[in-house]
Amino acid sequence: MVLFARVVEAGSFTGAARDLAISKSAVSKQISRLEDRLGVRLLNRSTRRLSLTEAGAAFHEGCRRVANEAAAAERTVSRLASGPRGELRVNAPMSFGIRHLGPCLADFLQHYPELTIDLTLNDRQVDLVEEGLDIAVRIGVLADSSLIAKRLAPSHRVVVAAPAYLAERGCPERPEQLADHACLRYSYQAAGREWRFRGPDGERRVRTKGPLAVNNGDVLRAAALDGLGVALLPTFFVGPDLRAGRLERLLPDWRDAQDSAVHAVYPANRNLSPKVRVFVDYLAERFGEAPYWDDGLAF
Amino acid sequence: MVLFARVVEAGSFTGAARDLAISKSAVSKQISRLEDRLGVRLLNRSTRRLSLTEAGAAFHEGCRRVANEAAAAERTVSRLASGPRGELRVNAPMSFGIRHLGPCLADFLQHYPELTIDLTLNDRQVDLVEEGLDIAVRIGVLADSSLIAKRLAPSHRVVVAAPAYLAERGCPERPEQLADHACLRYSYQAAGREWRFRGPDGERRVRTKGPLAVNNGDVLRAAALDGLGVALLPTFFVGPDLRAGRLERLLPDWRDAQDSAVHAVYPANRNLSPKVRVFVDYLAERFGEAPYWDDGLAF
DNA sequence: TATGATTGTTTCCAATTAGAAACGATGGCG
DNA sequence: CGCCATCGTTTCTAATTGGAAACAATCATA
Repeated sequence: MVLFARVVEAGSFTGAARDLAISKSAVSKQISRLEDRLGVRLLNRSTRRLSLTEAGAAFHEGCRRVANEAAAAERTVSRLASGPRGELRVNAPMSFGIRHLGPCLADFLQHYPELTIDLTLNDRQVDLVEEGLDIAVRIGVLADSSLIAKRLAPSHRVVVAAPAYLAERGCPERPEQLADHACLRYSYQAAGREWRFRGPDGERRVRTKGPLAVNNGDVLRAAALDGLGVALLPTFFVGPDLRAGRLERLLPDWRDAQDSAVHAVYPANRNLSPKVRVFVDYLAERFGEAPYWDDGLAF
Repeated sequence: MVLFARVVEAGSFTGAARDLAISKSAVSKQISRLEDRLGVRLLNRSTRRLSLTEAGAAFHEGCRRVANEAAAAERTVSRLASGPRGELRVNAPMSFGIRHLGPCLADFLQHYPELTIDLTLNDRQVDLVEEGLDIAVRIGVLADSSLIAKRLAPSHRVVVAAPAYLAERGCPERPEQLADHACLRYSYQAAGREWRFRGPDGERRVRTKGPLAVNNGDVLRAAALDGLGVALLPTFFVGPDLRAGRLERLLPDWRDAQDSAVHAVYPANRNLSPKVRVFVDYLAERFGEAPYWDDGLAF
C-alpha cells in the first residue's frame, strides 16, 4: 500500500522505484499482485501515462493514510530505539535494593534525564516476561533460562559476630568450631543449615545450630549486632559494620564455598534496548569486581 | 504491522498464525525481521507467555490504526470490485451517441441503480488513459493499441439519395455511374473521395465529385434529404430515413468495401471492473450483429 | 518522418520468504 | 512428580519475490 501511494504521488512506476530504492520491475509486479489480490484495476497505464481508476482513487486515499500512520508508528519506535528513553521497570531483592540500588538512582537518572525508573523490591523469584519487567537484579547462583545474566559484582559471604559475643564465647579459629557456637541462619534456603568453607587445606562443611532462623537478612544482621550469635552474611550487607567495628569477621582464611555474584538479568540480547543497556553498564561500572562495599576487606 | 497487531491481540504467535491462515514459523520470522529492522525488541517471549516491551506497546498502538485503515481501504475497493457501482466515464462519437447511446441510458441505469454515467460526446480521438475514461465507443477500423476492443455491432455504409434527386438525375445501377452523380462526402477522411464497393463480380473503386464535403454526418444526411446529391452513410444514421422512404438505397447489390463495426474500447482485460463489463455487455446485447437500425434492410 | 529517450512489462536467475517437521522449553493435570 | 499438550524457534526445502537486462510502446525532438 505504501508502494502504491508512492506510485500515485510520483506519477510513475519508475519514479516510485527511485524514491523507494527498489527496481521498477518490483514496482510493476507488486502493483499487479495488489490488483489481482483486490480483483480491481487500480491504475490505467498507457506506455507513457498513468491514471487512477475510480477504485484506484479510493484506494489511494486509504493508502495515504496507512502510509502516514505507519511512518508515525515507526518514528515513535525508532525514538525509543535510538537512545535511553522511556520507563525502565526494575526488580531487585529487598535488602540489596535498599542498600545499593536506591542510593544510586538519583545519580543514574541525572545522567539520563529522558529515563524514568519503576523499581519494585521483593525477594520472590519474579517472571520478567509475565510482569513486564525490563531487568531484575538477582543474587546467588542462577538457574539457567532463556534470559541473559550479566555479572555486576562478586557476592562474598563472611562469618561475622559482635565483639560482645566474641568476648563472651571466644573466637573460633577453624570452621569445625562453629558447631559449638550460636549460629544465626537463613531459613527456607536449600543448605541454610550447613555452612561450607574453602580454606588452606580444602573444603569443610559444618552443620550449624542456633537460636534463630529467619528469611530476612536485616533481622539476621540486627541479631548479630545484638550479640545473639554468629551469622554468615554477604559483605554488601555487613561491610559498613565491619569497617566500623560493630561486627568482626571470623575465619578470615576461609572463604564461603558458595560464593556467588550479583547479576543483572534481562530478556535476550538481540535488539537490547538502550535504556536496559545503559542501566546494566552503569551498575557494572559502579559495583564491579571490587565493589565499594568490600573496601578494606580482603579475600 | 498487521501481523504484529494480530499477534498482540491474539496473545500468541500460534493464535495469530491461525487467524491469518499462515504458519507459525512465518509469524515468528516476520516478527523477528520487524524487530531487526526497527532495532528494538517488541515482544518479550518466554516459552509460554508474551509481553509487550515499552516500544512494542507504542508500536502496537500504531499498528492497530494501520490495520484498521488498511482494512477500510480494502473494503472500499472490494465494494467497487464486487458489483457494478460508482461512476462510469464514457466517450462516444457525437452522432452515434445522440442517436443510439443517449436513448438507452435511462434503461441501462434503471438496471444498475448504484451506477452513474458521465458521457462525453465528441468526434476527436481521445486518449482513454489521459482523460481518465472507463470506456469509449468507436466506429470504424481500429488502430491496434494496448486497449481491448469489443465488437458491439456491424456498421454498414450504404449509398442513399432522396427520391426527388433520383427522379431528376436517374438511379445509378452500377458503381461506375456514381462518377456522374453529385456525391456528398466526408472531408478529412483518408479515402473520403474514393468510394470502394464489393459486388457480384469483385471490387470497384469510384472517384467521386460533388458540391459538398463536410466532416459531420448530420449535415451530410440533411443535404441528401434535401436532394442535394448521393451520400455514403452508415445505416445507424439513415435507417429510419430509408424505412420512411425519405431516402432510397442505391446499388443494393454492392456493399461498402470498408464495412466496419461499432466497438467498445477499454483498458486491459485483467481485473476488468464490473461497471465496464455490464455496460459493454448491455450494449452488445442491445445492438448485436443484426442491430435494430438495420431492420428491414438487407445486406 | 525518423531517431533517441523513456516508460511499463517480461524474462531469467538469484535472493528472500513461507511451510512442515523437529526441537527445546514450559505449564497443566492427574 | 512425571507425562502430555502446547508454545516459539530452528532447520531444510519449496515457493515466492526482487533485480538486471531485453523488450514493446510511446513521446519529444531534430
